[in-house]
Amino acid sequence: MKANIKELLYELIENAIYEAVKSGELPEIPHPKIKIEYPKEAKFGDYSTPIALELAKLLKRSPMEIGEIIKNKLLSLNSNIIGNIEIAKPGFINIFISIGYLKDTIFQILREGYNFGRRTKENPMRYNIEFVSANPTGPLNVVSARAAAIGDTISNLIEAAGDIVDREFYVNDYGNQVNLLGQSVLARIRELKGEDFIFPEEGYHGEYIKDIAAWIIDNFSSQLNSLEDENARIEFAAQKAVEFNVATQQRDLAAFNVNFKRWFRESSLHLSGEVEKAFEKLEASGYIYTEDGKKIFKSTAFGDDKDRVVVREDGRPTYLMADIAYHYDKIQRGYDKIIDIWGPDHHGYIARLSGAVQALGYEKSKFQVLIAQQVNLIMDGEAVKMSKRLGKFSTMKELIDEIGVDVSRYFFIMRSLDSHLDFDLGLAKRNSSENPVFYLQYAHARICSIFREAQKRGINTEISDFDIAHLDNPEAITLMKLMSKYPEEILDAAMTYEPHKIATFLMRLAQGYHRFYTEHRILSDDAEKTKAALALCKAIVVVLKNGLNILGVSAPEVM
RNA sequence: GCGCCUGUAGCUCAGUGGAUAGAGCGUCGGACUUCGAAUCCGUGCGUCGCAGGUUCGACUCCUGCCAGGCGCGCCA
Repeated sequence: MKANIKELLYELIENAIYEAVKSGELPEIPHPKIKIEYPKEAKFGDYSTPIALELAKLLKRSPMEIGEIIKNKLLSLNSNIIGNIEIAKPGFINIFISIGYLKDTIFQILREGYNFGRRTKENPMRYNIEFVSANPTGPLNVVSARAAAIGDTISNLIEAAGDIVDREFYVNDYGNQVNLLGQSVLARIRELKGEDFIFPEEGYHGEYIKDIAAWIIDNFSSQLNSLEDENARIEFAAQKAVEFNVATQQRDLAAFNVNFKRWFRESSLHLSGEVEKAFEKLEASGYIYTEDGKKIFKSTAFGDDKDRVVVREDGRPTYLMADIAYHYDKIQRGYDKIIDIWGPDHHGYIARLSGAVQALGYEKSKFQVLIAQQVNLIMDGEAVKMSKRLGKFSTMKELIDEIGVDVSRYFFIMRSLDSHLDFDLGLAKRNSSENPVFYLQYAHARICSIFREAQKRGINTEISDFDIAHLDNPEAITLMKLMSKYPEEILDAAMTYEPHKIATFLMRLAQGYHRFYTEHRILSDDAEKTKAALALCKAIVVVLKNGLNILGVSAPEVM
């Protein structure tokens, strides 16, 4: 496990305060809460702590004075990270990273390559992250695509932070909706065969139902015909349709670079008796009562608006009960953290499920639901209505076919989960500077072309050492400082489940490179200067590629 | 009525309780005989929805309003 700069500084400041206390310059301080932040302006340093401001009140001394004391102790600790320290106006302690440390960072990046920004832990946590989990009643839509991009990227981040993630998809292959699917498909089968048929009132009207019907006719006609009972035929059609849809979903997600470790079937819970077992466990916890023959879970004990029925009067479990059983299954698999990613329409469901998880004895904080807000598709400045009637781009597959995996994933990730994302299809389709994905990829391809050019000229691009003085310019320093922060950004994004932060970071890095490129010639007559510039470029390629990799976006060498 | 999310520049959005609130796009004007111009540089008169409160300090936290989205099933 490697500490990042922020963690190292945290430790240094802690030590400095300790030293000051030891020497009597500061009184005993119980538990100083040290905050380290990134100042907005370069003149305030690379890292800054308001610790002196906060201590001032407590110690009844001037913050400037306290700042000076901490500064002197920090300097006496002789860290190679700190280049300079300034105490500014009210009492901020502003720390400037030394240029020597930045050079070390470049070598660290070149040495670690793919592993730069990644951590390993002796005792990694085991995460289960469930996302997409769309009903197997049709192809995935654009909303699922956002969930897929977000869930996969969060998983990537957590893995980069050194923990273990199982990506999981819950298949609701049980109950009313599936039965309705079976009825719809069966009706279409009869329609295709020219027989009389009644299409179910609430059935699935999409064109894809006809494809499924045709597929069943082509492959399973004799099996279907051998069934006497209408319910058995519906069941058969439903099962085949589910297989068809799940296979389609799996294919579409794989094409989106999202691969689940497990596709968990709801039906398996019912078949194995796990639903009953979970109910018994819940009942044993004392949170179940009976009313009018129904079994009700006392979810209000956990902050829900009302108690929830888990077993109907006729003994059939509700959807919630199965979901509780599913989560009980996950709990028993021993995960340290269980995360569900849902759409905004399910937020009201959190309290009851979280309550059940707690009633089953799982720690509240270990189960977390992330809500990804809705997606509005914008075409020609107008919101595209998404309904079951299938607007032009409503399915995930059409989206990928139309604008590609890279652009789709990036657009879904670049905004925070909380933001109601406007997905501008026109902008996404444009291969121009307006499209932020190309801006990033262009930076990567542009550097790669420099290395191709260097090879052509016979310049050695394997750099064992260089003089950092050649990189002592604002553009290069900005780049080095940014890259040195990359491990912190990854960790921060992983811990807060905020993938958009990486998108923002990469934009800044690409921008930094484009500026550097404009201002400085990389392959010059000066061999030493060339070496230094190439080392910098090589590091940038690594960081860009690592970051894009986390987002699931490709880093093309030519475009 | 209750709950969750949102409200920041013309548009789309960043912004861990800190210093003069930022970026992309759009607009307008510049920069390629030399490593990729899918680039760069310049150009912004913002009541951070409104009103209170908390404190050394609030876009950020609390309360109440206003506006938009979504949800409030023994459906899944």
